Amino acid sequence: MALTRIPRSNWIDEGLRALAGGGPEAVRIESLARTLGVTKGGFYWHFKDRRSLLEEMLDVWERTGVDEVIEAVEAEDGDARARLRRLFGLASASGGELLKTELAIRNWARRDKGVAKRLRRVDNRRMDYMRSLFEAFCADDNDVEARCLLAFSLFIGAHFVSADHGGRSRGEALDLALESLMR
Amino acid sequence: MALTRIPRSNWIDEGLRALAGGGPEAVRIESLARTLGVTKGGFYWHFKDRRSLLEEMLDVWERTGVDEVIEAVEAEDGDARARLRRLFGLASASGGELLKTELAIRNWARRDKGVAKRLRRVDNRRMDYMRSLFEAFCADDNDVEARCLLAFSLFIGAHFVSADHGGRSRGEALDLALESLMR
DNA sequence: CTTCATCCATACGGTACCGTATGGATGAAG
DNA sequence: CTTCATCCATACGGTACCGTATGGATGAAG
Repeated sequence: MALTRIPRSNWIDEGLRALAGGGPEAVRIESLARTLGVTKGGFYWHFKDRRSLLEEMLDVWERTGVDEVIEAVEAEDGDARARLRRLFGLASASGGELLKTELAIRNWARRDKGVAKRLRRVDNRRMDYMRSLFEAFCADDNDVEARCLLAFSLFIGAHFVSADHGGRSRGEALDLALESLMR
Repeated sequence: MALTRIPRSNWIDEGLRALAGGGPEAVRIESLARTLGVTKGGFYWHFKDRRSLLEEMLDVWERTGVDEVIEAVEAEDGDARARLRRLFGLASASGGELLKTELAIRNWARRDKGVAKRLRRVDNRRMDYMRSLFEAFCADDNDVEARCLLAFSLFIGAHFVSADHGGRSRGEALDLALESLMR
């Protein structure tokens, strides 16, 4: 078997990088080819068309981008509150490429039903996990749900909100918010 | 003075509609022209280029999309909690074109410094207003800041989160979350 | 050394744009 | 009725793409 000079995974990774940087419209085949140092001839050998690349990018994201965080949180010891802090720390590791990808996908989902469907699967799994954590120190069912939605919205929404916090840094404000959810 | 067949404002409104639907990349001059029933000849008489249309669209949004909500909330009577509920109701009137526009701009701001600067101005004004409401029934300064960030993130983030809520509707979950912030 | 599946380069036709140049069309003002 | 600023249609050149067709280049397998 001959060597795969630019394997499928390479196109997908580069596609996800482009998606993170400029949304799905920025995933251009000839642009990716230039970045990878080949021409699009290679692309159309691996993939049927642009659409199928986008689908496979989402497949990869759905597999890698979701379980890994939960696994990392569960790997260490600690009670529910400690786990929530760790979850929060990992999810809002702000510089991360994975976060940018996710934000791009969330925006994409607003106008693409297929993407929206994937996102719903992903978010439901995360919410389920968060519920299990909040239930450890919250008796009331409605209270758990409220805190879950607040925490999740805080994870995501804070990256779309651009305000100062009266002398505090964004990180400090986030900590205050999270701690108030665990009271 | 001859009649303005398609005035500037018409291009800007249609541009904002396109932005709301598909992000800044969807604001295409020839596409807008088709929608307006003219050719781009008209566009380039009114505007220097595509960039200046985008700038003016943001100008209009910054003026109309910010103050109106606060004014509508202040128009009626009620204590701080009632105002927060009204603010929340107006801001998350989900079908609204204005909301879609805002979400598109928030995403746009992630990769455009100029847009980010505008958004910071807007968000700071909203946060200032929200602080004044929370301060009415919250003594602690840190507590106010935490609740403000949580409420704002909930306003915005909920539209980017796609999860079910254990039998409850999204609206019910949002109410639970908001009420828990006003306790 | 040959064979053959694998992978890529090149050339092509097509679409959808941006921005410019230029020649009208329109209608209020005189 | 003429004038003239206002607004638009048309034609053009240019760019950046998508997807296809075709001819190699490459290297493991025999």
